[in-house]
Amino acid sequence: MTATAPATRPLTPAARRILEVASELFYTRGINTVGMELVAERASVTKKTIYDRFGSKQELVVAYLRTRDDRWRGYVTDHLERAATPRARVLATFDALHAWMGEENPRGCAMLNAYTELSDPGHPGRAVAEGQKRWLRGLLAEFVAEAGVADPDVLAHPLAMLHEGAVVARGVLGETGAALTARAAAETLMAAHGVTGDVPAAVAPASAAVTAS
Amino acid sequence: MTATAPATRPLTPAARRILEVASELFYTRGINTVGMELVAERASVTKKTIYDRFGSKQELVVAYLRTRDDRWRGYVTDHLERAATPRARVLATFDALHAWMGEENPRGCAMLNAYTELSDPGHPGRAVAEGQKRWLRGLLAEFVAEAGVADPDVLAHPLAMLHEGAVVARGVLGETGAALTARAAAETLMAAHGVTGDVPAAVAPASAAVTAS
DNA sequence: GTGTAACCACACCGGTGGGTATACTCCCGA
DNA sequence: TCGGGAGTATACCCACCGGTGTGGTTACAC
Repeated sequence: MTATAPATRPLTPAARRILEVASELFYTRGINTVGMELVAERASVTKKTIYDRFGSKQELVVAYLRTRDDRWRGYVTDHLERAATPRARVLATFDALHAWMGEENPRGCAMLNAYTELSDPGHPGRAVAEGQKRWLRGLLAEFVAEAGVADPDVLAHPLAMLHEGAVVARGVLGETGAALTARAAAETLMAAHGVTGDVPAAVAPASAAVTAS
Repeated sequence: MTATAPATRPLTPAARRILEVASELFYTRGINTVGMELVAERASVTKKTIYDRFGSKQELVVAYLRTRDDRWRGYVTDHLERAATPRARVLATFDALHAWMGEENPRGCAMLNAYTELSDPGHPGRAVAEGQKRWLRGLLAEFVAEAGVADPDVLAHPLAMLHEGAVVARGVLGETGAALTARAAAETLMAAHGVTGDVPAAVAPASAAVTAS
Protein backbone atom coordinates (compact mmCIF):
# COMPACT_ATOMS: atom_id res chain seq x y z
CA MET A 1 0.00 0.00 0.00
CA THR A 2 2.86 2.32 0.69
CA ALA A 3 4.66 1.57 -2.56
CA THR A 4 3.84 4.39 -4.94
CA ALA A 5 4.25 2.43 -8.16
CA PRO A 6 5.21 -1.04 -9.35
CA ALA A 7 8.61 0.34 -10.31
CA THR A 8 9.85 3.91 -10.39
CA ARG A 9 11.32 4.14 -13.87
CA PRO A 10 15.06 4.96 -13.79
CA LEU A 11 14.69 8.64 -14.80
CA THR A 12 16.98 10.06 -17.44
CA PRO A 13 19.72 12.48 -16.34
CA ALA A 14 17.76 15.46 -17.57
CA ALA A 15 14.62 14.21 -15.87
CA ARG A 16 16.46 13.88 -12.60
CA ARG A 17 17.77 17.42 -12.89
CA ILE A 18 14.30 18.70 -13.70
CA LEU A 19 12.80 16.97 -10.71
CA GLU A 20 15.51 18.25 -8.41
CA VAL A 21 15.19 21.81 -9.57
CA ALA A 22 11.41 21.71 -9.59
CA SER A 23 11.34 20.30 -6.08
CA GLU A 24 13.44 23.09 -4.75
CA LEU A 25 11.49 25.77 -6.55
CA PHE A 26 8.08 24.34 -5.74
CA TYR A 27 8.96 24.06 -2.09
CA THR A 28 10.61 27.41 -1.57
CA ARG A 29 8.43 29.56 -3.82
CA GLY A 30 5.20 27.66 -4.04
CA ILE A 31 3.82 25.48 -6.79
CA ASN A 32 1.49 27.99 -8.37
CA THR A 33 4.00 30.79 -8.50
CA VAL A 34 6.66 28.77 -10.29
CA GLY A 35 6.30 28.52 -14.04
CA MET A 36 7.58 25.76 -16.24
CA GLU A 37 9.76 28.23 -18.07
CA LEU A 38 11.69 28.93 -14.88
CA VAL A 39 12.07 25.25 -14.12
CA ALA A 40 13.41 24.67 -17.62
CA GLU A 41 15.89 27.49 -17.35
CA ARG A 42 17.19 26.44 -13.93
CA ALA A 43 17.54 22.84 -15.01
CA SER A 44 19.36 23.88 -18.20
CA VAL A 45 16.71 22.15 -20.20
CA THR A 46 14.08 23.16 -22.71
CA LYS A 47 10.40 23.06 -21.90
CA LYS A 48 10.07 20.45 -24.58
CA THR A 49 12.21 18.08 -22.56
CA ILE A 50 10.14 18.62 -19.44
CA TYR A 51 6.94 17.83 -21.27
CA ASP A 52 8.54 14.85 -22.98
CA ARG A 53 9.54 13.40 -19.61
CA PHE A 54 6.66 14.39 -17.37
CA GLY A 55 3.73 15.11 -19.62
CA SER A 56 2.29 18.03 -17.70
CA LYS A 57 2.90 20.32 -14.79
CA GLN A 58 0.41 18.35 -12.75
CA GLU A 59 2.41 15.18 -13.18
CA LEU A 60 5.64 16.96 -12.36
CA VAL A 61 4.04 18.23 -9.18
CA VAL A 62 2.92 14.75 -8.25
CA ALA A 63 6.42 13.41 -8.88
CA TYR A 64 7.80 16.14 -6.66
CA LEU A 65 5.41 15.32 -3.85
CA ARG A 66 5.98 11.61 -4.13
CA THR A 67 9.75 11.79 -3.97
CA ARG A 68 9.59 14.17 -1.05
CA ASP A 69 7.12 11.96 0.72
CA ASP A 70 9.37 8.98 0.15
CA ARG A 71 12.33 10.85 1.58
CA TRP A 72 10.41 11.83 4.69
CA ARG A 73 9.18 8.31 5.25
CA GLY A 74 12.69 7.03 4.86
CA TYR A 75 13.83 9.58 7.38
CA VAL A 76 11.27 8.38 9.88
CA THR A 77 11.92 4.68 9.38
CA ASP A 78 15.65 5.30 9.75
CA HIS A 79 15.08 6.86 13.13
CA LEU A 80 12.73 4.08 14.11
CA GLU A 81 15.36 1.41 13.68
CA ARG A 82 17.24 2.70 16.68
CA ALA A 83 14.16 2.57 18.93
CA ALA A 84 13.39 -0.55 20.95
CA THR A 85 10.12 0.10 22.75
CA PRO A 86 6.82 1.43 21.38
CA ARG A 87 7.28 4.53 23.49
CA ALA A 88 10.75 5.04 22.08
CA ARG A 89 9.38 4.65 18.59
CA VAL A 90 6.82 7.36 19.16
CA LEU A 91 9.53 9.66 20.44
CA ALA A 92 11.74 8.71 17.52
CA THR A 93 9.21 10.17 15.13
CA PHE A 94 9.67 13.50 16.89
CA ASP A 95 13.41 13.16 16.72
CA ALA A 96 13.07 12.50 13.03
CA LEU A 97 10.94 15.60 12.69
CA HIS A 98 13.51 17.64 14.55
CA ALA A 99 16.29 16.51 12.30
CA TRP A 100 14.15 16.91 9.21
CA MET A 101 13.13 20.44 10.04
CA GLY A 102 16.69 21.39 10.75
CA GLU A 103 17.83 20.13 7.38
CA GLU A 104 15.17 20.75 4.81
CA ASN A 105 11.96 22.11 6.14
CA PRO A 106 12.21 25.83 6.83
CA ARG A 107 9.06 26.67 4.92
CA GLY A 108 6.68 24.33 6.65
CA CYS A 109 5.34 21.00 5.54
CA ALA A 110 5.56 20.58 1.78
CA MET A 111 2.55 18.28 1.78
CA LEU A 112 0.41 20.73 3.66
CA ASN A 113 1.57 23.58 1.48
CA ALA A 114 0.72 21.62 -1.62
CA TYR A 115 -2.63 20.68 -0.18
CA THR A 116 -3.35 24.35 0.26
CA GLU A 117 -2.09 25.47 -3.11
CA LEU A 118 -3.77 22.70 -5.06
CA SER A 119 -7.26 23.90 -4.28
CA ASP A 120 -8.82 21.79 -6.99
CA PRO A 121 -10.17 18.80 -5.04
CA GLY A 122 -9.45 16.51 -7.95
CA HIS A 123 -5.75 17.22 -8.15
CA PRO A 124 -3.84 13.96 -7.55
CA GLY A 125 -1.25 15.82 -5.50
CA ARG A 126 -3.75 16.25 -2.71
CA ALA A 127 -4.03 12.50 -2.31
CA VAL A 128 -0.28 12.25 -1.84
CA ALA A 129 -0.38 14.87 0.88
CA GLU A 130 -3.32 13.30 2.61
CA GLY A 131 -1.67 9.93 2.36
CA GLN A 132 1.36 11.13 4.22
CA LYS A 133 -0.69 12.55 7.07
CA ARG A 134 -2.69 9.39 7.31
CA TRP A 135 0.43 7.28 7.22
CA LEU A 136 2.10 9.02 10.13
CA ARG A 137 -1.04 8.95 12.20
CA GLY A 138 -1.46 5.27 11.50
CA LEU A 139 2.13 4.64 12.46
CA LEU A 140 1.65 6.41 15.77
CA ALA A 141 -1.56 4.48 16.41
CA GLU A 142 0.34 1.27 15.76
CA PHE A 143 2.97 2.10 18.36
CA VAL A 144 0.41 3.24 20.86
CA ALA A 145 -1.51 0.02 20.40
CA GLU A 146 1.69 -1.97 20.88
CA ALA A 147 2.19 -0.13 24.13
CA GLY A 148 -1.07 -1.59 25.33
CA VAL A 149 -3.34 1.42 25.16
CA ALA A 150 -6.94 0.30 24.80
CA ASP A 151 -8.18 2.95 22.36
CA PRO A 152 -5.04 3.92 20.44
CA ASP A 153 -6.56 6.83 18.53
CA VAL A 154 -7.31 8.72 21.71
CA LEU A 155 -3.58 9.06 22.20
CA ALA A 156 -2.32 8.77 18.65
CA HIS A 157 -4.41 11.59 17.24
CA PRO A 158 -3.15 14.22 19.66
CA LEU A 159 0.38 12.99 19.04
CA ALA A 160 -0.12 13.57 15.34
CA MET A 161 -1.47 17.00 16.11
CA LEU A 162 1.69 17.83 18.01
CA HIS A 163 3.63 16.91 14.89
CA GLU A 164 1.65 19.28 12.73
CA GLY A 165 1.73 22.00 15.32
CA ALA A 166 5.47 21.76 15.61
CA VAL A 167 5.89 22.25 11.88
CA VAL A 168 3.70 25.34 12.02
CA ALA A 169 5.57 26.73 14.99
CA ARG A 170 8.78 26.24 13.09
CA GLY A 171 7.57 27.57 9.77
CA VAL A 172 5.56 30.59 10.86
CA LEU A 173 6.99 31.51 14.24
CA GLY A 174 10.55 30.44 13.53
CA GLU A 175 10.67 28.21 16.58
CA THR A 176 13.66 26.01 15.78
CA GLY A 177 13.17 23.83 18.84
CA ALA A 178 9.51 23.19 18.16
CA ALA A 179 9.89 19.48 17.51
CA LEU A 180 11.63 19.01 20.83
CA THR A 181 8.88 20.91 22.61
CA ALA A 182 6.38 18.66 20.92
CA ARG A 183 8.43 15.65 21.90
CA ALA A 184 8.34 16.62 25.55
CA ALA A 185 4.59 17.11 25.36
CA ALA A 186 4.30 13.70 23.72
CA GLU A 187 6.15 12.18 26.64
CA THR A 188 3.76 13.83 29.06
CA LEU A 189 0.74 12.69 27.10
CA MET A 190 2.00 9.13 26.92
CA ALA A 191 2.77 9.03 30.61
CA ALA A 192 -0.77 10.14 31.36
CA HIS A 193 -2.01 7.22 29.30
CA GLY A 194 0.18 4.78 31.14
CA VAL A 195 2.86 4.56 28.46
CA THR A 196 6.08 4.88 30.41
CA GLY A 197 9.70 3.92 29.88
CA ASP A 198 8.95 0.45 31.18
CA VAL A 199 8.13 -2.33 28.77
CA PRO A 200 4.40 -3.04 28.95
CA ALA A 201 3.32 -6.12 30.85
CA ALA A 202 1.91 -8.76 28.52
CA VAL A 203 2.43 -7.35 25.07
CA ALA A 204 4.57 -9.21 22.59
CA PRO A 205 7.57 -7.11 21.46
CA ALA A 206 7.08 -7.85 17.75
CA SER A 207 10.37 -6.11 17.19
CA ALA A 208 10.99 -6.01 13.47
CA ALA A 209 7.53 -4.77 12.51
CA VAL A 210 8.85 -1.27 12.09
CA THR A 211 10.01 -0.92 8.56
CA ALA A 212 6.87 -2.51 7.23
CA SER A 213 4.25 -0.13 5.96
CA MET B 1 -0.84 46.67 19.36
CA THR B 2 -3.69 44.45 18.41
CA ALA B 3 -5.70 47.24 16.82
CA THR B 4 -5.20 46.97 13.10
CA ALA B 5 -5.65 50.65 12.25
CA PRO B 6 -6.62 53.96 13.86
CA ALA B 7 -10.08 53.58 12.41
CA THR B 8 -11.41 51.11 9.87
CA ARG B 9 -13.06 53.42 7.34
CA PRO B 10 -16.82 52.71 6.98
CA LEU B 11 -16.56 50.84 3.65
CA THR B 12 -18.97 51.73 0.86
CA PRO B 13 -21.71 49.25 -0.05
CA ALA B 14 -19.81 48.06 -3.09
CA ALA B 15 -16.61 47.73 -1.11
CA ARG B 16 -18.36 45.61 1.47
CA ARG B 17 -19.71 43.35 -1.24
CA ILE B 18 -16.29 43.08 -2.84
CA LEU B 19 -14.67 42.16 0.44
CA GLU B 20 -17.31 39.56 1.20
CA VAL B 21 -17.08 37.91 -2.18
CA ALA B 22 -13.31 38.06 -2.24
CA SER B 23 -13.10 36.53 1.22
CA GLU B 24 -15.19 33.59 0.21
CA LEU B 25 -13.32 33.05 -3.03
CA PHE B 26 -9.87 33.51 -1.55
CA TYR B 27 -10.62 31.08 1.20
CA THR B 28 -12.30 28.35 -0.78
CA ARG B 29 -10.23 28.51 -3.98
CA GLY B 30 -7.00 30.05 -2.84
CA ILE B 31 -5.66 33.54 -3.24
CA ASN B 32 -3.42 32.96 -6.22
CA THR B 33 -5.97 31.08 -8.26
CA VAL B 34 -8.66 33.72 -7.95
CA GLY B 35 -8.42 36.59 -10.40
CA MET B 36 -9.75 40.08 -9.89
CA GLU B 37 -12.01 39.65 -12.87
CA LEU B 38 -13.85 36.86 -11.11
CA VAL B 39 -14.15 38.84 -7.92
CA ALA B 40 -15.59 41.74 -9.86
CA GLU B 41 -18.11 39.56 -11.62
CA ARG B 42 -19.27 37.81 -8.46
CA ALA B 43 -19.62 41.10 -6.61
CA SER B 44 -21.55 42.63 -9.51
CA VAL B 45 -18.94 45.31 -9.77
CA THR B 46 -16.40 46.45 -12.31
CA LYS B 47 -12.71 45.94 -11.82
CA LYS B 48 -12.41 49.68 -11.81
CA THR B 49 -14.47 49.89 -8.65
CA ILE B 50 -12.31 47.30 -6.92
CA TYR B 51 -9.17 49.19 -7.72
CA ASP B 52 -10.78 52.49 -6.73
CA ARG B 53 -11.67 51.07 -3.30
CA PHE B 54 -8.72 48.82 -2.54
CA GLY B 55 -5.86 49.96 -4.72
CA SER B 56 -4.38 46.57 -5.52
CA LYS B 57 -4.93 42.88 -5.11
CA GLN B 58 -2.36 42.82 -2.37
CA GLU B 59 -4.33 45.31 -0.32
CA LEU B 60 -7.55 43.43 -0.93
CA VAL B 61 -5.87 40.30 0.32
CA VAL B 62 -4.69 42.08 3.43
CA ALA B 63 -8.20 43.41 4.06
CA TYR B 64 -9.53 39.88 3.68
CA LEU B 65 -7.05 38.48 6.16
CA ARG B 66 -7.57 41.26 8.65
CA THR B 67 -11.33 40.95 8.74
CA ARG B 68 -11.12 37.22 9.06
CA ASP B 69 -8.55 37.52 11.79
CA ASP B 70 -10.79 39.97 13.62
CA ARG B 71 -13.72 37.61 13.37
CA TRP B 72 -11.72 34.72 14.77
CA ARG B 73 -10.42 36.80 17.65
CA GLY B 74 -13.94 37.92 18.40
CA TYR B 75 -15.01 34.32 18.36
CA VAL B 76 -12.36 33.40 20.90
CA THR B 77 -12.99 36.34 23.22
CA ASP B 78 -16.71 35.58 23.15
CA HIS B 79 -16.03 32.08 24.36
CA LEU B 80 -13.63 33.36 26.97
CA GLU B 81 -16.23 35.49 28.67
CA ARG B 82 -18.02 32.42 29.90
CA ALA B 83 -14.88 30.95 31.46
CA ALA B 84 -13.99 31.70 35.05
CA THR B 85 -10.65 30.00 35.73
CA PRO B 86 -7.43 30.09 33.72
CA ARG B 87 -7.86 26.42 33.01
CA ALA B 88 -11.39 27.02 31.76
CA ARG B 89 -10.12 29.82 29.56
CA VAL B 90 -7.59 27.56 27.94
CA LEU B 91 -10.27 24.99 27.27
CA ALA B 92 -12.58 27.72 25.99
CA THR B 93 -10.14 28.43 23.19
CA PHE B 94 -10.59 24.85 22.06
CA ASP B 95 -14.34 25.16 22.30
CA ALA B 96 -14.11 28.27 20.19
CA LEU B 97 -12.04 26.37 17.68
CA HIS B 98 -14.57 23.58 17.60
CA ALA B 99 -17.42 25.94 16.90
CA TRP B 100 -15.38 27.90 14.40
CA MET B 101 -14.37 24.85 12.44
CA GLY B 102 -17.92 23.65 12.34
CA GLU B 103 -19.15 26.91 10.93
CA GLU B 104 -16.60 28.34 8.60
CA ASN B 105 -13.36 26.48 8.44
CA PRO B 106 -13.63 23.40 6.28
CA ARG B 107 -10.56 24.24 4.24
CA GLY B 108 -8.10 24.67 7.07
CA CYS B 109 -6.74 27.80 8.61
CA ALA B 110 -7.06 30.78 6.31
CA MET B 111 -4.04 32.43 7.86
CA LEU B 112 -1.87 29.41 7.35
CA ASN B 113 -3.12 28.96 3.82
CA ALA B 114 -2.36 32.56 3.05
CA TYR B 115 1.05 32.23 4.61
CA THR B 116 1.73 29.37 2.26
CA GLU B 117 0.36 30.99 -0.85
CA LEU B 118 2.01 34.34 -0.29
CA SER B 119 5.51 32.98 -0.70
CA ASP B 120 7.00 36.43 -1.14
CA PRO B 121 8.45 37.14 2.32
CA GLY B 122 7.66 40.81 1.96
CA HIS B 123 3.94 40.40 1.45
CA PRO B 124 2.09 42.22 4.26
CA GLY B 125 -0.45 39.42 4.43
CA ARG B 126 2.14 37.16 6.00
CA ALA B 127 2.48 39.49 8.94
CA VAL B 128 -1.25 39.27 9.56
CA ALA B 129 -1.10 35.50 9.58
CA GLU B 130 1.92 35.39 11.80
CA GLY B 131 0.30 37.91 14.12
CA GLN B 132 -2.68 35.68 14.65
CA LYS B 133 -0.56 32.69 15.53
CA ARG B 134 1.50 34.74 17.91
CA TRP B 135 -1.59 36.24 19.46
CA LEU B 136 -3.19 32.91 20.30
CA ARG B 137 0.01 31.52 21.69
CA GLY B 138 0.46 34.61 23.81
CA LEU B 139 -3.08 34.30 25.07
CA LEU B 140 -2.52 30.72 26.09
CA ALA B 141 0.73 31.65 27.80
CA GLU B 142 -1.14 34.32 29.72
CA PHE B 143 -3.69 31.85 31.02
CA VAL B 144 -1.07 29.29 31.88
CA ALA B 145 0.87 31.91 33.78
CA GLU B 146 -2.26 32.92 35.66
CA ALA B 147 -2.69 29.30 36.61
CA GLY B 148 0.61 29.51 38.37
CA VAL B 149 2.84 27.54 36.04
CA ALA B 150 6.43 28.61 36.47
CA ASP B 151 7.56 28.52 32.84
CA PRO B 152 4.35 29.20 30.90
CA ASP B 153 5.76 28.55 27.43
CA VAL B 154 6.59 24.96 28.26
CA LEU B 155 2.87 24.32 28.50
CA ALA B 156 1.49 27.06 26.27
CA HIS B 157 3.52 26.11 23.21
CA PRO B 158 2.28 22.53 23.06
CA LEU B 159 -1.24 23.80 23.63
CA ALA B 160 -0.87 26.05 20.61
CA MET B 161 0.47 23.10 18.64
CA LEU B 162 -2.64 21.12 19.49
CA HIS B 163 -4.67 23.96 18.03
CA GLU B 164 -2.79 23.89 14.76
CA GLY B 165 -2.83 20.14 14.62
CA ALA B 166 -6.57 20.05 15.12
CA VAL B 167 -7.10 22.37 12.18
CA VAL B 168 -4.95 20.15 9.99
CA ALA B 169 -6.76 17.02 11.12
CA ARG B 170 -10.02 18.67 10.26
CA GLY B 171 -8.93 20.15 6.94
CA VAL B 172 -6.92 17.28 5.49
CA LEU B 173 -8.25 14.20 7.24
CA GLY B 174 -11.82 15.39 7.62
CA GLU B 175 -11.82 14.77 11.35
CA THR B 176 -14.80 16.85 12.45
CA GLY B 177 -14.20 16.20 16.14
CA ALA B 178 -10.54 17.17 16.00
CA ALA B 179 -10.89 20.23 18.22
CA LEU B 180 -12.50 18.15 20.94
CA THR B 181 -9.73 15.58 20.71
CA ALA B 182 -7.25 18.41 21.07
CA ARG B 183 -9.23 19.78 23.98
CA ALA B 184 -9.04 16.50 25.81
CA ALA B 185 -5.29 16.34 25.22
CA ALA B 186 -5.01 19.90 26.50
CA GLU B 187 -6.75 18.84 29.70
CA THR B 188 -4.30 16.00 30.14
CA LEU B 189 -1.34 18.23 29.47
CA MET B 190 -2.53 20.84 31.92
CA ALA B 191 -3.20 18.26 34.60
CA ALA B 192 0.35 16.99 34.22
CA HIS B 193 1.57 20.53 34.83
CA GLY B 194 -0.55 20.89 37.93
CA VAL B 195 -3.29 22.91 36.31
CA THR B 196 -6.47 21.27 37.55
CA GLY B 197 -10.09 22.30 38.03
CA ASP B 198 -9.20 23.85 41.34
CA VAL B 199 -8.38 27.51 41.59
CA PRO B 200 -4.64 27.94 42.10
CA ALA B 201 -3.46 28.80 45.56
CA ALA B 202 -2.12 32.34 45.80
CA VAL B 203 -2.69 33.80 42.37
CA ALA B 204 -4.91 36.85 42.01
CA PRO B 205 -7.93 36.15 39.75
CA ALA B 206 -7.53 39.33 37.68
CA SER B 207 -10.85 38.54 36.12
CA ALA B 208 -11.53 41.13 33.42
CA ALA B 209 -8.10 40.94 31.84
CA VAL B 210 -9.44 38.73 29.10
CA THR B 211 -10.81 41.00 26.45
CA ALA B 212 -7.72 43.16 26.54
CA SER B 213 -5.19 42.49 23.85
C1' DG C 1 -26.55 74.39 -9.27
C1' DT C 2 -22.42 72.91 -9.06
C1' DG C 3 -19.18 69.97 -7.15
C1' DT C 4 -17.83 65.41 -5.69
C1' DA C 5 -18.04 60.58 -4.26
C1' DA C 6 -19.55 56.26 -5.75
C1' DC C 7 -20.38 53.80 -9.02
C1' DC C 8 -21.01 51.41 -14.28
C1' DA C 9 -19.50 50.06 -19.02
C1' DC C 10 -15.93 48.99 -21.86
C1' DA C 11 -11.72 48.92 -24.05
C1' DC C 12 -7.05 48.27 -23.57
C1' DC C 13 -2.12 47.14 -21.88
C1' DG C 14 2.16 44.25 -21.25
C1' DG C 15 3.40 40.08 -19.08
C1' DT C 16 3.11 35.40 -18.15
C1' DG C 17 0.91 31.01 -17.71
C1' DG C 18 0.72 26.02 -19.54
C1' DG C 19 1.43 23.68 -23.53
C1' DT C 20 2.64 22.56 -28.67
C1' DA C 21 5.12 22.35 -33.28
C1' DT C 22 9.06 21.97 -36.13
C1' DA C 23 13.44 20.84 -37.12
C1' DC C 24 17.95 19.45 -36.03
C1' DT C 25 21.91 16.87 -33.26
C1' DC C 26 24.01 13.25 -30.65
C1' DC C 27 24.78 8.67 -29.29
C1' DC C 28 23.92 3.88 -28.38
C1' DG C 29 22.57 -0.65 -29.40
C1' DA C 30 20.74 -4.27 -32.79
C1' DT D 1 24.44 1.19 -40.61
C1' DC D 2 20.66 2.80 -39.26
C1' DG D 3 16.66 3.55 -36.22
C1' DG D 4 15.17 5.61 -32.26
C1' DG D 5 15.43 7.72 -27.69
C1' DA D 6 17.24 11.84 -25.41
C1' DG D 7 18.15 16.19 -26.08
C1' DT D 8 18.56 21.28 -27.95
C1' DA D 9 16.82 25.58 -30.09
C1' DT D 10 13.31 28.55 -31.36
C1' DA D 11 9.04 30.10 -32.39
C1' DC D 12 4.43 30.04 -31.49
C1' DC D 13 -0.53 29.52 -29.42
C1' DC D 14 -4.25 31.27 -26.58
C1' DA D 15 -6.06 32.28 -22.16
C1' DC D 16 -5.71 34.83 -18.40
C1' DC D 17 -3.32 37.79 -15.16
C1' DG D 18 -3.06 42.40 -12.53
C1' DG D 19 -3.84 46.91 -13.61
C1' DT D 20 -5.25 51.46 -16.21
C1' DG D 21 -7.82 55.01 -18.93
C1' DT D 22 -11.90 57.20 -20.71
C1' DG D 23 -16.20 58.53 -20.32
C1' DG D 24 -20.71 58.51 -18.47
C1' DT D 25 -24.59 58.19 -14.68
C1' DT D 26 -26.68 58.76 -10.25
C1' DA D 27 -27.34 60.96 -5.77
C1' DC D 28 -26.32 63.73 -2.22
C1' DA D 29 -24.06 68.05 -0.09
C1' DC D 30 -22.95 72.75 0.26
